[in-house]
Amino acid sequence: MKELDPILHSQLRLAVMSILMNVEEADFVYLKEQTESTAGNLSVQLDKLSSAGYITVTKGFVGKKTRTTCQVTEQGRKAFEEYVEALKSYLNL
Amino acid sequence: MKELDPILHSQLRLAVMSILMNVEEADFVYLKEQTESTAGNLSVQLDKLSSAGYITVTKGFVGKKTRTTCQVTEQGRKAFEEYVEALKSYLNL
DNA sequence: ATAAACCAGTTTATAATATAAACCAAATAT
DNA sequence: ATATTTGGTTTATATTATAAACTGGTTTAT
Repeated sequence: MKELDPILHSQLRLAVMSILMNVEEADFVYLKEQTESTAGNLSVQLDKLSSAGYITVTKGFVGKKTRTTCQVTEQGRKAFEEYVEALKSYLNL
Repeated sequence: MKELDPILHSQLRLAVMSILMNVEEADFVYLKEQTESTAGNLSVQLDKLSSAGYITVTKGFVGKKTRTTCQVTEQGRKAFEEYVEALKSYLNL
């Protein structure tokens, strides 16, 4: 049986990646809303995805307010697709 | 975003369920081989699946040797299918 | 017959992970 | 001016996964 990438096999990280796969970029607040996670949890999981090289996290400003935006990297995209393939073998899809 | 049943969202438990979905029954030794898990880990995860009502575990004998066989329950089958549906929304399938 | 190795597991200790609570700095509202 | 909200991060705690150590019985070798 194939290994399931432990970085992706986590509800919240998978949800984040799933969103990022479909948009150009998404910011912290949006991801928090969509995933219904707490800020702390999201912050930690974004760090992990970032450390793994699956996403880039950019801190900027919109007016005077900070804005943290995330994008999936090519590596992240590939990892996500491999994860999907691996999962299929478990799900009989 | 849908919740991912935490009992199923675990590599080893999912692998076990995946196997059991396709066979009438499977014994401990077979599951251990197929999943390449350690006996201890498998034992613990089978307990969890059993406590959740997703599988039944039956201890019998074949000659003088003990034999632990597992079967997925109707509840387990349903949970697995719901898990697959939930996951699809994450994977864009 | 007895010890050594083996098989089929279970129990328990440890490592890893996820999650939320507590915190912080800056901006806005009162 | 100070209280509240916003947008996070850090840290402590709860949960989970995993393997190591153990058990009870069996077969094999001596």
